[in-house]
Amino acid sequence: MLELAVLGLLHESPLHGYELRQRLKATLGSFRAFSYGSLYPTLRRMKESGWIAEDEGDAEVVAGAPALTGKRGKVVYKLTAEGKERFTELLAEAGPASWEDEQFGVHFAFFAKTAPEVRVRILEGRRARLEERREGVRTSLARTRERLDSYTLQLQEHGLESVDREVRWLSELIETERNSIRSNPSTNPL
Amino acid sequence: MLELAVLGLLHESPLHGYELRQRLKATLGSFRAFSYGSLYPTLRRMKESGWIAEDEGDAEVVAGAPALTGKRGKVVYKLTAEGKERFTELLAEAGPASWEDEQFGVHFAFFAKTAPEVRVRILEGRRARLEERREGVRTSLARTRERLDSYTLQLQEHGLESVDREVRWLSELIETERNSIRSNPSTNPL
DNA sequence: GGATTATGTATCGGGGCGATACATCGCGGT
DNA sequence: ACCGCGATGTATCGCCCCGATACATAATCC
Repeated sequence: MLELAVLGLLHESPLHGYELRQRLKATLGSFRAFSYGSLYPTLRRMKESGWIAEDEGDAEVVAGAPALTGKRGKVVYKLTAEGKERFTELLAEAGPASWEDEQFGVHFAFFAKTAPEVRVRILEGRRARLEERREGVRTSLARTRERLDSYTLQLQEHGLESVDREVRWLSELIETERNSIRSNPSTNPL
Repeated sequence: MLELAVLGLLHESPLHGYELRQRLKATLGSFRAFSYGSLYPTLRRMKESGWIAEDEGDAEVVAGAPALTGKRGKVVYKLTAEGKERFTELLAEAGPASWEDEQFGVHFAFFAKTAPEVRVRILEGRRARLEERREGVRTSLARTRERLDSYTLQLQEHGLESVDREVRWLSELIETERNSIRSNPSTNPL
C-alpha cells in the first residue's frame, strides 16, 4: 500500500523521505498517516526492488538561495522506468483488496492517474463491500439488540450511520463517473 | 487492546475462542473485527500472564441436549481474580492512547463498566484529539487546495465531514453524560 | 449421499505504528 | 551573546494486528 502511495507521489517529482511523509499527509488527510517506521523500510525495499533510485541530480537552486555547499544528508528518490511500469500495473490490477478500508483511500487518492473503467470498478466494489458489511451488522444487531447495553448500541448505530454515509457518497461518485464516461470517454477531470 | 476486549467479554461469562470472536464482532460491529491471528496468540499470552485460565467446569447442559460424551476440543477460558483487577485497572487508567482511533472504540464498548468520570474524560479527550486533527487537515487543505486534483480534494472533504460528524456525536454524548452525572452521580445506564 | 457451511483451534509472514535516538538549522526571547 | 525550541531530517526496534492458510468435525441443504 505504502508502495503504491510512494510510486504515485514520486510520479510527480523526486522527493526525499521527509517530504514524502508531508505529501502523504497532505494527500491522504485524515485517512491515514504512514509513519516513518513504515516509510523508511519501504523506501529501502523499493530501492532494492529497483522501483526507485537515489537521485543525485544536483538541482540548481534558482538564486539568492543559501550556498548549501556539499553538506549531504538528504536522500532524494526518483522513480525508475520499472517503477513507472509497476505503478501503472498496480493501478490497473485493483483487485478486491482495494475495496478494503486501508487500500481504498490510497487508490482513490490516485484516481486522477487511474483509468475511468478501473475507477468505476473500484467504487462499485467498495460500495458492494460496505453494503455487505452494513447488512451483516444490521442483522447481527437485530438479533442481539436487547442484550446490548446502551453504549454498545450507540457505538453500533453510529458505525452503521458512517457506513451508510460512505455508501451514499460512493453512489454519487459512481453517478458522476458514469456521466463523465458517457459524455467523454477519454477525459480525466483535473 | 484485544486484551481489554477479551477481559471485558470474559467478565460476563467464560467463553472459548470462537465464541469470543463472535462476541467481538457483535460488540464492536463495524469498528473492528480482531482476527483469529490476533485472538489466539493473545489468549495464550493472557493465560501466561495469569489474567485468564482454562475453565474445566463441566457445564451441565439443561436437558434434551445431545450427549457430548467426552469429546474435547473447545478450550474455554474464564477470568481469574487477577484478570478482574487488571480489567478494572485498564478501564481506570484510560490515558491519551484511548483517544486514538483503534483504542477508543474498544473503550467505548465497555463504557457500561467504566466509571462516569472516566467516561467523560475519554469522550472529551477523543473530541479534543479529533478537533486537533480536523484543524490540521483544514489548514493544510487551505494551503494546498489549488494544487490538489478533484479526487484528492473530495477524499479530504469527505474525511473532514466524517471527523466533524464524530465530533458532534461526541458532543451529544458528553452532554448526556454530564446531565446523568449531575442528576444521579452513582448510576450506570442499562 | 455428496457438497457446502458453520464450528473450532492454530500458525506464519508481512506490514504498519509509536517510541525512540540522534543530528542540524533557524528563529525568537532575554 | 546565548539558549532553547520547533522544524527538518534519517533511521531502527518491538509490538500488534491482519489475511491466508491448514486441518478437523458437526450440521444442513439439495
